[in-house]
Amino acid sequence: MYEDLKYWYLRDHKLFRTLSFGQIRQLCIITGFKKAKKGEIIYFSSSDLPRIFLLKKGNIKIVAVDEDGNETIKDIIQKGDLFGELTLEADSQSNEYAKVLSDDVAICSFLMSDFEDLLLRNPSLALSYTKFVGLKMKRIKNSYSNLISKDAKTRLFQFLKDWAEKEGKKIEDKVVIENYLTQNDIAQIICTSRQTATQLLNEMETNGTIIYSRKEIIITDISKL
Amino acid sequence: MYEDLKYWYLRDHKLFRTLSFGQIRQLCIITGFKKAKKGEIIYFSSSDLPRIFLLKKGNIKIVAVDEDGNETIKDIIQKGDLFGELTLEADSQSNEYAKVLSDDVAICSFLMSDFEDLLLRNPSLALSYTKFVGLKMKRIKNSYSNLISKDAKTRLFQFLKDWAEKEGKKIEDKVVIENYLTQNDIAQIICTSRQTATQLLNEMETNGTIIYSRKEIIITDISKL
DNA sequence: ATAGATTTGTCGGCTATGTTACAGTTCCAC
DNA sequence: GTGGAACTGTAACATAGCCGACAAATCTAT
Repeated sequence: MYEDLKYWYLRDHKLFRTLSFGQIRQLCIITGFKKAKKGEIIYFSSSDLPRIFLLKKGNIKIVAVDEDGNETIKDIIQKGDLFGELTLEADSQSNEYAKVLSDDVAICSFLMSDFEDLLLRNPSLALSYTKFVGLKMKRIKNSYSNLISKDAKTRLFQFLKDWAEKEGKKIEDKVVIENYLTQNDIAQIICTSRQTATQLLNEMETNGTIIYSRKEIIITDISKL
Repeated sequence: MYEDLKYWYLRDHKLFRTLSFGQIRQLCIITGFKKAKKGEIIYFSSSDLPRIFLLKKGNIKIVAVDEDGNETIKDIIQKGDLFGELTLEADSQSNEYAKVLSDDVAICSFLMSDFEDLLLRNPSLALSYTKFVGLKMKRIKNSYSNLISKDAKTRLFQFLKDWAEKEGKKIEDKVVIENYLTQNDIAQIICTSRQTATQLLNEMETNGTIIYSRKEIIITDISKL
């Protein structure tokens, strides 16, 4: 099913660009493919064999639940991102799942073990992959140290700036972001309470720095953030 | 110089255990070797060619300085740990240095580019290394989410527990840790102010959970942490 | 032994942010 | 279109932990 499609999906990712047709086929053979709609929950750790996923379309959030049942947003995954057992070590105890944010998503996946085989046969891919994981690590470090050392307002600013950079569409000197997050989501991402987030967003709106709605966020002057 | 010694140093690390004599020699040829005393500062990013370091003896802390001149402790490196450009991407803008904590340290290092070559020739090493970096990432994630969601007291407890696990010596039912950190260091690691750390430590001492001195920390009952 | 530097102890005021609580809005399904 | 669910707005109150300030203890070098 979709054999060609999957091929191109993987081919599309910068990590796999250097691979030959045959090599990608190796992954494709066992590749899973899945579509899902807004609000759906996709479990990936625990369940069956450990996999690596590639989000082809839409947005999802990775949510972790701790012992007390508190939910934390671990990551927002966008079109083109890899997620899952990126460390190549299945860890069963982490209690994470993915929730679909956009209207619908398309995900393809392959088995971690197959990927390992591929890496063993392609040292240069292994190297790129290591760098890829390293980059991810660096990003995480960065965002965490932001969370720790800055106050909620700065964190929100930084978050909006990053978001705008990744997904915003520049229209004249404004930046328009499609807003698929609730204020609660935003609050969780910047690690603050929903109320504080609401307050800060409203403050920014009265200041004229942003125009907020459930559909989109318009940043009137990105340089002011 | 020390050719044999360096060989064994590298050989000793679990990552390199599977390598042949020749392969390690490849790294050794350009390996640097260095000793330093307490308080010394070792710059590693910026400076010359990007390197990966292996701490053979002692303890160091990795300190980052941000734009405003604030120091944050990024990591505590112990005997046997690798540090430096582990992501295989030299990044010049990060302003980090290492400071020697224990009385003296021994460090050996090799060039990132040589290591890359080695990885390219050893797919299985590449794979282990990828997993190694992945593990590091997981640890970082973990400790950061601790920092964010728990209060200072819990963080201190967790820190002591981890420290005891890594380096503590069990004597009867007590755990003794050699204390090479100042209270200020501890405060920075658990991301709180020096005063709060002091207060919490004293509180624990009056509670009888620990016995604190500049030389060592004794945890009277590890199970209570 | 002495002086200076570093580390530790303690206090009170201050502020950002979490919490609780409730009301108003928007969205969606039937 | 209507009812219920999910989301957003606002306020009062509590508090953890930061900050400044200073004193006491301990280490280090000469």
